[in-house]
Amino acid sequence: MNLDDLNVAQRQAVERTEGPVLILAGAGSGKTKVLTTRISYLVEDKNVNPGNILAITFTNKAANEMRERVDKIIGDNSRDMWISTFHSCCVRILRKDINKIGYNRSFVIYDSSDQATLIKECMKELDINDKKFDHKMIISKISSAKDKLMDPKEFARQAGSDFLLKKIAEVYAVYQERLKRSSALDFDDLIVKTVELLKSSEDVLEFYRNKFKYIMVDEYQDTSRAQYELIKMLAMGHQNICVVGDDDQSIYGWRGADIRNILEFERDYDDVFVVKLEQNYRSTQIILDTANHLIANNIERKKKRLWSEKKDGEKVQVKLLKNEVEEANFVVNEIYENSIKTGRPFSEYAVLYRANAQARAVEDALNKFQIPYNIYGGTKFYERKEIKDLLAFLRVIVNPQDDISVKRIINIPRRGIGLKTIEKLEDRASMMKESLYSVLLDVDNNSDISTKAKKGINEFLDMVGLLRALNEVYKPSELIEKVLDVTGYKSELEFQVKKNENMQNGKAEEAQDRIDNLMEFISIAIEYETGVLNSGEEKNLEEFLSGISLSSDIDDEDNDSIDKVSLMTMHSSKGLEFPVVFIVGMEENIFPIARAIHSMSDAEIEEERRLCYVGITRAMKELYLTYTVSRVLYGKPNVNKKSRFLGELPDETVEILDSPVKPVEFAGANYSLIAKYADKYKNSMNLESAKSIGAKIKKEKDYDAMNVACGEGAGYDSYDSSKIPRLKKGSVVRHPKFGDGVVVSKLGADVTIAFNSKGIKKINLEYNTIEVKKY
DNA sequence: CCATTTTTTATTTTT
DNA sequence: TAAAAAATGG
Repeated sequence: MNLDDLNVAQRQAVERTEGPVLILAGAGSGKTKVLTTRISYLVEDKNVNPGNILAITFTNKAANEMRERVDKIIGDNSRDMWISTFHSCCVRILRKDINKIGYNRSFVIYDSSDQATLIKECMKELDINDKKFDHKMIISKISSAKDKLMDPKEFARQAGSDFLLKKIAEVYAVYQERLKRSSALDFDDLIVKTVELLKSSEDVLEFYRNKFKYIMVDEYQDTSRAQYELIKMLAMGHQNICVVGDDDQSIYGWRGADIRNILEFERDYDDVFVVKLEQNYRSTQIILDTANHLIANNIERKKKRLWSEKKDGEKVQVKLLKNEVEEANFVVNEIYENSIKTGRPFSEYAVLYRANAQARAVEDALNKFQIPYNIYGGTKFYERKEIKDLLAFLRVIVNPQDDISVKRIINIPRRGIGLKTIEKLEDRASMMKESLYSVLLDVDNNSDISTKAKKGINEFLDMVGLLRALNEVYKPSELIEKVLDVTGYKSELEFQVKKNENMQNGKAEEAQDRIDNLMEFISIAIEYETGVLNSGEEKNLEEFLSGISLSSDIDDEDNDSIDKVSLMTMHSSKGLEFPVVFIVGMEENIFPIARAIHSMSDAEIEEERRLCYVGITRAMKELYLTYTVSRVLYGKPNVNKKSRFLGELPDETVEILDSPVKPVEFAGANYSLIAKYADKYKNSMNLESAKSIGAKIKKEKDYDAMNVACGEGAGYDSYDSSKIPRLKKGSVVRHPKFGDGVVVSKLGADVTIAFNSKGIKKINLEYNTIEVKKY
C-alpha cells in the first residue's frame, strides 16, 4: 500500500498496527486520513480479515464518511467491517443477545423527550412535585450516573443521607423498572446494557473479543467512563487498540465525556505507542498561533503545538459593535463584500456562536441582504410533533409494551380518552407492575372506567390490532401510508388545510407543512428499503426504527453543495472547516457562558476555552471575532464585559478594527465604580440598572443609558430611525476606518461623506457605525 | 374532556 | 422574546 503522501508521524500511526496506540491528533492534522489509511493497511498489507476490524466514531456522519473513504481504497472488502457509532454498535450487539440479561430483543429506543416524559411520570408516581426537583436536573443526574456505570442501587448507596440524592435514587430505580417493563432503552442504556451483557455472559464476551482483533476509536476525548469500560473489555485480550483524539477539543464534559480517558490512556495500557500529529493542513500559521496561545491558558492538557506550512495569511480581525443587530449586520456585510472581492461562494463562510438563540439576529441580517444560509441544529426533523406521533404508532406496532408511545397516541384521533382515564389506567398498571397495554386489554373488567372511555379504548385496540396485522404484510414505507390512512391522521391534516385556507392565520400552511413532513418521512423509509436491499440485510420495521432513533439529523448531502452560508453552534462545528469563519458574541456571560447563580469552576472555564479553541481552528484563511456593547437577552438589553478569551489572544496575530466608541473598555473600567453602588450588577447589568446606577455616578439624568454604561456621553449614531435625523448636511462625523469627515448628502440610510483623508465616499448606515460629533 | 390563556423560564446535545 | 408548562374556563 502506498503511504507516500503521509508525513512521518502519520505514517508511524498507520504502521504501528500491534499493541495499544494513542494518536494525539491536533485539529486539522489529517486524523481521518490516518484512520482510513490504517484500516486499509491492515487489510491490504497485514492480511487482516475485515470482519476482525471494529472502528468506532461518535456521529453517523463520521462513520459514513469513514466507510466511504475506506471503500474507495479497498473496495467491497469493507462490507464485513464494523464501522459504526458507539450506539449503533451496541444496538447490533444487544439485538442479538439482550435476552440473556432479561430484556426483550425487540426493544425500542427512547429519545430524550421520551425520557423526559417517562421521568416526569416516575416523579408523579413517587409524589415528587416539589419545585426543588426539576426533572431536567434529575435526568442529567441519572444520565451521568449511567455514564459512570452506576446502577440505582449503587446510586442510593452513594447518596447516603443526602435528601435530594436519595430522592433522585428513588426516581432512578422506578425509571429503570418502567423502562424494562416497556421494553425500552434510553441512549445511555445502550452502552450500559452492552457492558452489562458482556460482563454477565462469558460466551458473548469471548465471541466479540475474538471477532474484534483490531479496534479503533475516533474522538477518544469524548468517551464516557461507560464507553471506556466497553472498549477496554473488548480490547483486553489482544490489546490491539488504537485511539485517536485531541484533549484540547474535549467539549462534551457536561455530557459525561471523561477527559481522563485520554489523559490517562498511557496509564491504562502497557507499552503505549504515542504519536502526536501536530502538522495542520487546514489553517494559516496566524490562526494556529492564535489558537495555540489561547489554549496554552489551560492547565489540564497534553502539551502540543500545531504548525502549518501556510506561513502568510490575514490577521484575526476583532471588532466591537453596538448590539447584536449591528453585529449581525457587520458580519453579513463583511461576508457580502468579501465574497464579491474574492469570488468565494457563500458556502465558504460560517458564522459560529455559543448558543442557538444567537442565530436569530444573524438570520435576520442574512435575510435582509438576501444571502442564502443553512442553520444547523434547532428543531430536528424527528422531533416534530407529527413525526413523533407517527413514530409512536410505528413503535406501538412493533412493541405494544411501549407505554410512552401508547400514551402519546391513545387519543389520536380523539376518542374520548382523557387525562382522567389515562391516570386511572396508569395507576392500575403501576399497581400491577404491568404495561399500560396489558391493562388496556383487560379494560372490560375494569369498573372505574366509563363506558365512553371503554368504547374508545376498544377502538384503539382494534386499530392497533389491525395495524399489527398489516405489518406482517407490508414494507415499512407502505405500512406508514396505511397508518396515516387507518388512523385518519392525514385526512385530519387535510381537513385543517381546507378549513383554514381562506383565513390569514397561517394554520393552513402549518398543516400543509406537516403533511409535507410526513411525505418526506415516507421517502426516508423508501430510501431505507432500497439501501437495505443492496446490503442484503433484513428490512423490518424494527431495524428501521432503531436506525431513526440513532440518527440525529438528516444528513442532507446535496444541501452541502448548495451555495449557502453556514450558521451553527461551536459545538456542532467540530470536525468541519471553512475558509472564512466569524465567531460572534465574544462577551463574558455569553462566551464563556454564564451559569445560573454560582460562578463557574476552573474546569468549566477550561472547557469553554477548549470550545473557543475548536471555533478558532475551524477557520482556514480568515477569522473574525466580534463582540458588542449591549445585547438583548431574554427580551431585556444586557451589558457585558468583553470575553476574557479575547484578552488571551496574542497581540501579534490580532488586528483590532477601529471602533467608533470604546464603550466596553469603559464599561470594564467603570465596573469598580458601578460595583460600589450595586455589587449585584457586577457580572451582568441590564440597561435598566445601568441607567439608575449611571445616574448616580454621573448625577445627570439626560444621558442615555448606553452612554452612561459606557462611562461617557459619546454621542454616537447609527442606523436608527429615531436618530437618523440628527445626521444633516454639514454634520461632522468620524468613521472607524476613514477618519473625520463632513456629510455632503443623505438619502435614506446612504450617506455621502467627504473625508479629510480619503475623499468622498458613500456609507450605508445599516451596517456601518459612525460617530457623530455632539452639537 | 379540551381549548385557550397565563405563567414561567431560559446553554452546549455527536446518540 | 418566545417557547414550554401550568392553570383556567367552557
